[in-house]
Amino acid sequence: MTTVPLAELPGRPCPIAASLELVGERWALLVVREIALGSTRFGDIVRGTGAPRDRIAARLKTLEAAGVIGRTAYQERPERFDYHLTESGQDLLSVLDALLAWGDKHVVAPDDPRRLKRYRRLTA
Amino acid sequence: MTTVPLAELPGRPCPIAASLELVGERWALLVVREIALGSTRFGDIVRGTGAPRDRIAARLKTLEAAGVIGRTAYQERPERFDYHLTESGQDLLSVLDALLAWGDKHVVAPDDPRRLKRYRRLTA
DNA sequence: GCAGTTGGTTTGACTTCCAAACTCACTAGA
DNA sequence: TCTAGTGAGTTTGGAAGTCAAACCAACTGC
Repeated sequence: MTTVPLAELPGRPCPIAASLELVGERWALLVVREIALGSTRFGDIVRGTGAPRDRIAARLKTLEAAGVIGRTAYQERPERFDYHLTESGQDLLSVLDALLAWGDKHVVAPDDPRRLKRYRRLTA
Repeated sequence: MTTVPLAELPGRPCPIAASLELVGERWALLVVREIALGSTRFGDIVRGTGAPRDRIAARLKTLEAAGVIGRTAYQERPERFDYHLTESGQDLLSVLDALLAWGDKHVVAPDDPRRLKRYRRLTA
């Protein structure tokens, strides 16, 4: 739901910079990955990302404000939420897939023991 | 040149997290964009990104250590460098293109006055 | 000489990030 | 009923990162 006015960016008025304004903070893209992989609750997202709890709480708020994720209560008293990707969040998976391909090619060592369990593209 | 051992990541041993370990810091991807757009020198990169000078100095170092960019001296006394993308850096442009497409669709307002000057994909 | 340019580094204030502890509302077991 | 445990955050205090602005060093042009 948030839009970023190109004129307010430092440097070039470029959509890439605008995107990073919304999802460039630490852990933001991993939260999206985690939800895409099926973690819908706070604790699952914390475990899946390995991030500090307060950071996940903060990111869930900014990502919701940005319209990338949404939440729906799954119980009252105390109120608790399931998090899910919006259409905007789904479209972000193309960015994650590009990072996945790049990481596999250039960042992860070819002989990394954990590499055999390959991750698959997140998009359908 | 840097590889990231999946076992040392918090959370899932995922190449996406490994990638973000190298290029997830603030300004890193915009430095890559800027070099891709033809800025090869320190001052040009500072202007193009709009980032603080000390941040650009720091990113150029980490990106070089990560093997994403390289530099070649274009003069001695004082020693000065041109920065360029390595093969790894070139491959990162697919990530930037995905961010560009996402930003254009979901982040930049359709009626943003600066939007008419469309950016093109960075990959060939 | 002296101003201007380039490519940084340094400074000090501010913001973000972190791990760990804490809170709150509930649930399960003894 | 007392105690232990769980889930979802919030709080805390210190470390790390970020920022704008000033500074510096080595040139270049006048």
